[in-house]
Amino acid sequence: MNDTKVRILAAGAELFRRNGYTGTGLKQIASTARAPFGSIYHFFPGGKQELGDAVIRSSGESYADLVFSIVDGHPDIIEAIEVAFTMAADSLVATDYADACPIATIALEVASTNEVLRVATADVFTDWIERGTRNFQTKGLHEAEARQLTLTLITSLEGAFVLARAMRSTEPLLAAGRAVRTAARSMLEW
Amino acid sequence: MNDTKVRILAAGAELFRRNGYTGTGLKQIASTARAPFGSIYHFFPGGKQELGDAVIRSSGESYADLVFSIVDGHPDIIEAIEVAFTMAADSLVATDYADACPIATIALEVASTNEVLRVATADVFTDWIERGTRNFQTKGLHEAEARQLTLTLITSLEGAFVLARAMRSTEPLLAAGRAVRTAARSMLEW
DNA sequence: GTCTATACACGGATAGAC
DNA sequence: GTCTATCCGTGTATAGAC
Repeated sequence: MNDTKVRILAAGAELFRRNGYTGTGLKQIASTARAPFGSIYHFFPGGKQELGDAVIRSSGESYADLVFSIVDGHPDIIEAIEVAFTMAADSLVATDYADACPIATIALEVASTNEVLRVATADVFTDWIERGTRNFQTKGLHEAEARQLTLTLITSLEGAFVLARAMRSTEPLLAAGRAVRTAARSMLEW
Repeated sequence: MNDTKVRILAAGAELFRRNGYTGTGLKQIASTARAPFGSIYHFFPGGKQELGDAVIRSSGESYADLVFSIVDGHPDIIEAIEVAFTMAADSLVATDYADACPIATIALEVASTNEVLRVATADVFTDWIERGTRNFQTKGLHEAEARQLTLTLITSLEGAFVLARAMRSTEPLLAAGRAVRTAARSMLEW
């Protein structure tokens, strides 16, 4: 893929994640990407919405790859969950509570205002749920349990990110991690 | 309190919740509140930020009152949790997936960009956690457990709202409700 | 205290030179 | 395909009439 296009996507991802979709201007993205303003419309003729759609889908996939590489590295489910939440907490602290979920802020902003982008966020979440379900199935859970645990994991992580960023504290993440492990244990006991 | 001020606060709460803080204009708020534009600056001399602060704190308190009135109406913890998540799901469907947490969207938007508003959202979450902890203590849990369960409840609800609004589905809320009940049961068994 | 008009910056988008 | 200049709407904020 073209180099400038990659920089524009990266800048958009970073700025949307931190400042939100409506809170980020295209001029700001061009400047951050060290790209001329017109290049945005060259690579994304649909303007801000098309760029937003591309950012949501690409960063959503990257984030899933990252999380699943962690989970796959730990065959034990309980340990994998613990590591995932701990790493999320570390990463938040390391970025001064800026980098949490790459699409959550956008998802809430556009849910009731921009159908195209809402569908993009929904597609990402749907993909995460399906990947997680398959993953937990390979670790021995039945499909219904695997899906329930995946939803628990994702919703807990997302909610913990909201509180953690607002309060500048890792406590919500650690508490959520404990709860998800409890939920997982209750499935594994049978 | 002055009538126009109340309408401005109500309009701000509704619009911020649905369209976000940066996505809502003061002119739009004045128009929705059927108030002259100048009145906003009359009642909130600090402009948009002062209005945002007031909206966060007042709607945060109202929402807590609502949720706790439900929880208090059900002495059994498990039942209270189930009712809370079911009612959240019903309310979401009734408003076409618009009205979830009144401050979550703002919280994510401002966490890294506006320290005054970030502190306002943090104060609201801190208050919720303290109220929830006291509430579960009166129902027989020790403080540490009560706080852990409260954090689990709030983070699960917040995260489920993100997915539910994006996917236009109540499944994440129902799954999160089940997980929180499991977490609660594991505390009550001892 | 209510309301209108306006200032000024920035938003997204486009045209067109190179 | 790169880059600049510009259009027009909307954003927040303010001044001041009533």
